[in-house]
Amino acid sequence: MSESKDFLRSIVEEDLKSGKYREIVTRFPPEPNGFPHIGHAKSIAINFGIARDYHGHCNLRMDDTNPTTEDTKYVEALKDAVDWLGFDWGERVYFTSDYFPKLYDYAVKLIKMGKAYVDSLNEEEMRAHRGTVTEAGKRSIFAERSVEENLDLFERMKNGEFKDGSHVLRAKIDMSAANMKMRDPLLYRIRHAHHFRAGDTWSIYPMYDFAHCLSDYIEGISHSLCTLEFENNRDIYDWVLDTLDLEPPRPYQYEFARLGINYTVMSKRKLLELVESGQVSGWDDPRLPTIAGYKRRGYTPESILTFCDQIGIAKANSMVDVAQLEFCIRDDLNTKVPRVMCVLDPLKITIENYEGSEILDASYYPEDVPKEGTRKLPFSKEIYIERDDFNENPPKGYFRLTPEQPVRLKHGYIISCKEVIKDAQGEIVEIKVHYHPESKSGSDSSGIKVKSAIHWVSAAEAKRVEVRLYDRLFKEETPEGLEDVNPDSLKIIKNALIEPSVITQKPDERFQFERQGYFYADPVDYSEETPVFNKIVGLKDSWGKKKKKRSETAKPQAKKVQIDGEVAAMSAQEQAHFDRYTAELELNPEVANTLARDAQLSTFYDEALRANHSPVTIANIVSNEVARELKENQVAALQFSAAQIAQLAEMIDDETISSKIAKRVFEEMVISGEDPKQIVESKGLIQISDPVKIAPIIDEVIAKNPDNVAKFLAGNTKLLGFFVGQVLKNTGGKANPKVVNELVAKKLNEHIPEPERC
RNA sequence: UGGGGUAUCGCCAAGCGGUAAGGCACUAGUUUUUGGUACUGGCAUUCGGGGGUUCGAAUCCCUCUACCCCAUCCA
Repeated sequence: MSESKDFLRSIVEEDLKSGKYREIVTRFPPEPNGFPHIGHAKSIAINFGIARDYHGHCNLRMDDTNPTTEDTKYVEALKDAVDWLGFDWGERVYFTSDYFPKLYDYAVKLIKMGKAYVDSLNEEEMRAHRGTVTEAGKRSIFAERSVEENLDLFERMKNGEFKDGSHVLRAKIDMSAANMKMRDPLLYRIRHAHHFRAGDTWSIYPMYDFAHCLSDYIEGISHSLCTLEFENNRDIYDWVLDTLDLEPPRPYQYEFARLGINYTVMSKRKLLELVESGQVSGWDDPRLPTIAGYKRRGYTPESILTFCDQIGIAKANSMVDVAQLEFCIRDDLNTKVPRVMCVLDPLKITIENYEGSEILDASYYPEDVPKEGTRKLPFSKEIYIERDDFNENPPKGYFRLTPEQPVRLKHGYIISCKEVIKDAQGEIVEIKVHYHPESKSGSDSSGIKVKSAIHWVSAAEAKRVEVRLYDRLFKEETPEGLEDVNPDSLKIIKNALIEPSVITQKPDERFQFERQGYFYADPVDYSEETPVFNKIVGLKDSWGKKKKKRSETAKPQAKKVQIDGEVAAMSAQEQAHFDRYTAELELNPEVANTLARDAQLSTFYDEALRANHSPVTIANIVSNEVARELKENQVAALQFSAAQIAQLAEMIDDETISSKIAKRVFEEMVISGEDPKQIVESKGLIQISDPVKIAPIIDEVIAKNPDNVAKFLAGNTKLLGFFVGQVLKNTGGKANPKVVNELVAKKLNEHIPEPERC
């Protein structure tokens, strides 16, 4: 867990502290109608993670309320995903379909309460009745049906007496609700369909909005965490649970932003499209962001979990850079896996002055990885190196083999180029080199300096392997569809050459192919005859980046221009208020504007003014503090009165209290409705303006923070606020901030060290 | 257009009236038989824009703007 808490954990902690719940119970509630992807992983990490962190538990629940799209193969994939990520649901795998009988009873209860009715409008009529975002809807004539009739109809719906679509059960809420979701939402629909678990018992199925909240309640969920698109559904969630008048505690829903990653797609529809069009080999294609895909590619569950932890949880729609994910897997594998040598694009090297062969001892791990293990590395006259690692006309800064520049063979000798052999087309087919006998790795006495060490394999012993190079599936950062697929997302190398120990010794299933990247023995296609390795992720490549940058031109980045919208004109009455406030009372136009445009505010202000004619101070309090309270409440609901605000202003005006204390007093008034004078008196909030009393506190703060004093003297003037804040804190906010400010500045300057003062 | 959300560095993201956390990316350097790793340093005088309140505002108030979600018998 990262050190700062996310907003969900903050809520959970508060609820635990306040005693709202004794135990934290969350749930991961996927619909089994598709393969889980990394977005699900985020949800799994959140739900199971929070349960783990607060010693509660998390249920795995299949939200299987739609028989036409769901299948048992998906529930297996979902279970696999949770399991692979390392979470344990114990006995707690649940299915919404198991609650169908209970859900039915709740529906009956709602009907009996007169809160639900059977509607027999067809789909089209229902849409027409729903209205639009700006116009209210119209209630169906069937909403008039009696409880008895509704009960009868609903039972017959259940019994399968009606055709699909002929009737639905709806909640009776409000057809003119601003929230469209609340316009008598559907609770049940008729579906004569076979359910993969419930079989043919039911011919009616509950809708999400009815089933989900109640399933949460039935399972004793405390925090129902879902994604942002369900924000509008929260009102129904609350309505159902509250209307049913259930025994507490009940769950509450909170929403977080779903995961988006650039250069990939996350929607079930688009994923399905990729699979069905044959663009990828299946749900577990290593290029897919599915859990099965990452697993097949060679990602570790740890790396996915770290990623989920790093990206955080918030409510802003966001698009995470794939580089963040790639960092997580590299970082995880760096300390875990053996380094081996594999040549992807072989170039033959003949060491003219070497005869015979030898076996080199080579560690599987570099010095900075605290793991043990070595392998035998055959070395001989004929070897292969990477074609890229030789350059006849090297660019500036090229560290590898050139006609003039020697290079070290990793774990072996230094070689120098003697002759470049080309075919008729001018293609380099072989390099003849000389090795330096005294330069053997570990006992080098040659004194030759090389710029780099390259990987290689001995020609006779190397094994032929297939390597699948995966790159991002889409060429666009925000892909729309199939047309944005990256044509080079998969490159298959049939004839890569790998050192023998990888195949014979099999020290691991994941490797770092030295200087190239991390690779994974494909769990499906790997065989003794043709070993297959999937590229998980490349190593960071600062040389490649440097080369690329040279050819790239900087693209201009235009700064976005902010357009200012037009402010609505004031009504005649508002204008009259405004004029009086600015002309007669000499209010700041902005403050006057705020007051004048809000009838509640101007009335409140005028009333306060009658108790104490201090137009400016009162206007400031009303336009700022009172305005805030009036956002949520009507005037009648306020605990405090206009006269009390007038009294508060008086104390500010005569400097009994500072404006800082006034805010505290105001907060108290909001809650208790007590007189400000009384609050000030009982809490002893009268401000301290006497420098003699304040000075020692400043001295103390200065003495305690020598570092910040130094920083301040070095020119960080922002620190003045820090010192003022500390002093204010030490006096419980009672020190007169203006006095403190002056005094602190003076005292701090006295601290300029002696030498500088001379 | 009504309602509900969201805006802090290239990408995530802390922050809740008193010194703008952290990670990725980028960048400079040190170490290195991986152009890897590790390490050190640099990366927001400013928080979507404009005003206001305050000794002090990313945080409070007003206002404007941009983006996302909602009118499936999907979830």
